[in-house]
Amino acid sequence: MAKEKTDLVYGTLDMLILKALQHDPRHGLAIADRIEQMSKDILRVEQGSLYPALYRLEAQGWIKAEWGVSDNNRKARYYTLTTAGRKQLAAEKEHWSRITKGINLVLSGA
Amino acid sequence: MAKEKTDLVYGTLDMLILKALQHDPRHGLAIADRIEQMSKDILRVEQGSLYPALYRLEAQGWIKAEWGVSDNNRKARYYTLTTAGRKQLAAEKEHWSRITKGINLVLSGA
DNA sequence: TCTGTTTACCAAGACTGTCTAGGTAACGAC
DNA sequence: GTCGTTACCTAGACAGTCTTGGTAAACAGA
Repeated sequence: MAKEKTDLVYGTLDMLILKALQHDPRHGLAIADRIEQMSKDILRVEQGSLYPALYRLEAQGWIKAEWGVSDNNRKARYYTLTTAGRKQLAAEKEHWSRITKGINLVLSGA
Repeated sequence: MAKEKTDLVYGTLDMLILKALQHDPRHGLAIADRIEQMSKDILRVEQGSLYPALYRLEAQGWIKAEWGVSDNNRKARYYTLTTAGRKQLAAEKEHWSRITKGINLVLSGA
């Protein structure tokens, strides 16, 4: 029953994906791995959440996709952060820090 | 267009309500007011989110309800935190701090 | 008294993002 | 040629919030 990893907070996945792409293009599963690894295995990204999110982000113009070949020599779809995506990432980080500040104020309050 | 208050993060409302009831019983709208006030007006709680959440919490046995009269001499339903509710609040705070830690690790990472 | 405003509660339905549970295809090892 | 792994993809269920509508009662002012 021990649950090692935690599922996501609704609404944060887009931001996490954008962040994972900040420096290099990556393909889907590599993005999920990267998020889990960066979070020190606290977060888990399910494929059924990942792919819909990627389409969302692509449709918004925040990332763009290209077919390529993975390290394991498999066909893979590589995603790159666009300029708009960088802007969006900044906005979402801003929003996140604002909200968490609000929540933490409530939680720490008398 | 200036947006003064932020809507909620999905899944945190239950925790915020439990927290707002930590010391005294309150009625619905007073709970919403309390959360907004404690968050220094960063968070906003809509009635359409509030009442479903209250039923949820009551059904779970985390709060219990009683009819009373408000400060403004109006009929109002007062909610009180139960022992199970206190336990739940502690668990949710724990969970929240764990997840935000994970997210912040990702966001602050290289 | 009646009218409008405020307080307080409540409900229906839409919407959105995530999860579960399925699936395909191609590569490499044996 | 079969098996495990990698990688992508989809459909449908589900949950929590939001929008929009409503009722009732108290009070203030004309």
